[in-house]
Amino acid sequence: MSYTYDYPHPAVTADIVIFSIRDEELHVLLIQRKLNPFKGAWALPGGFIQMDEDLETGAARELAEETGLTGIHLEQLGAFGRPDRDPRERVITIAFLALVPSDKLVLSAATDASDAQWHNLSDLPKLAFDHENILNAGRERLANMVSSDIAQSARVVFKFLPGKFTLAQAQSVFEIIKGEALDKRNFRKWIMANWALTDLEEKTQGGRHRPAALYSLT
Amino acid sequence: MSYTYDYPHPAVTADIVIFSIRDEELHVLLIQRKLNPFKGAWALPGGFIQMDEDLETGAARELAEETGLTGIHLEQLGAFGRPDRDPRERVITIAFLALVPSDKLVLSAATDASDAQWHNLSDLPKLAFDHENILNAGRERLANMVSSDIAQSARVVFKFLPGKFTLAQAQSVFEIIKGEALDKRNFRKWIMANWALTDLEEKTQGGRHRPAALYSLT
DNA sequence: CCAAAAGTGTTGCAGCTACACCCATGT
DNA sequence: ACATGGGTGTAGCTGCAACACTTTTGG
Repeated sequence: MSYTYDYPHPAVTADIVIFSIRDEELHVLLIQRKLNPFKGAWALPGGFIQMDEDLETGAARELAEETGLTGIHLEQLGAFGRPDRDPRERVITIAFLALVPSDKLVLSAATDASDAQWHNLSDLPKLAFDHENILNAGRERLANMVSSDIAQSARVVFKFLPGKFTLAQAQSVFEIIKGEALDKRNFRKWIMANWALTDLEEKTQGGRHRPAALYSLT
Repeated sequence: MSYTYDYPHPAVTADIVIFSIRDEELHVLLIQRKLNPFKGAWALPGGFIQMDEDLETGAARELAEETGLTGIHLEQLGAFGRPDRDPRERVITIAFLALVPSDKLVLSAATDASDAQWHNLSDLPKLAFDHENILNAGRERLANMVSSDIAQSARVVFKFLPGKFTLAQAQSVFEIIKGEALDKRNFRKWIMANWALTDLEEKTQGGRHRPAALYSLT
């Protein structure tokens, strides 16, 4: 049986970064590959998405097949699709993040071959494909979940502003996104304290009111 | 020319949720579809990923082709792949988020046909495919960027814990993820104040030390 | 009685909120 | 002169960080 299309299609897989804590350390579940490419290397559990299943369903199915773990909450981590990430053909993978409590470690009981093993994050083998990137994305996501500083992610919000902007424009952008009015003085203190703005020593002109100082984000 | 595979492959597209602020309101850039399915309906700009290009590159290319916008920072929003989201064949889309400042609106100048238009988020037409879902994911992401409350995303961290856990176990999980030691009293105050824990009125037993109270996350 | 982990309050400080008036420009 | 938006300080409060000892169990 074969499948033919008018245009080339990539293969699509789901890979799961599944973390647990063992002996007070973060561990990730890896599978030892039985086939080429990367035969013998360790890889994230995962596999091809089937044509009639949702992405998350596919990820859950692969996870169950390869590790015996079921009923695990999966959260999408993102798509990884560098053209050369798989030597066989173009493969785009949708990565998922999952966490399991230490008491759910029925692992080797459920999986027959048991080529699935927990690896300490501080002592990892070389991984197949670009799985190291994916794993790192999972680590970052996990770290961000418990960190409350806004700095990194809010930076893109400044993309709404032109290169040179006034504080009033910046305030307006934040107000629109947050959907609430902000106090002018407090906003100015906040933005000056939390973002590196450079005063361009320039003023707007043309409004029939006092000109405003222009800033740029450093 | 046609392309044949041993297993069925989905098509993969990139769609871009591109926001701007016009007249103090959030707007999103939509394209009016010229072809079936959903001919005439509005849709997010996007199109098929080519086999030799990275996901982000493909998104940027499609955005440029359809709207004339270039040099825009794209951030991955996630993959959307419900099996029935496209009536023609299985299509998985990788969505991207982009923001443009109001002064970059060279839009209609660059694009010939100009079937691209900014739409106010509070007055949207029906969208093609599942683009409404994707758009909403973009809105949420944008809102989260400027919100500093931890509540929603940190909830999954509790998946590291068994259903019944002690406060010491919870603290240990947070310490491992954050990579730093936390003060016991402050942690207890924080967790009680910010998470709905129910005291199970049960104690651990068996340790050669004082038994600990068990809690579960409500 | 000793070891091991559980449990418990207070104080100082930093950062946030609330709040009202004068300033510079164009018409 | 007036209309329009730009620019500025302070006081109270709240939430977070720092910090040490007593309690309960098992061996």
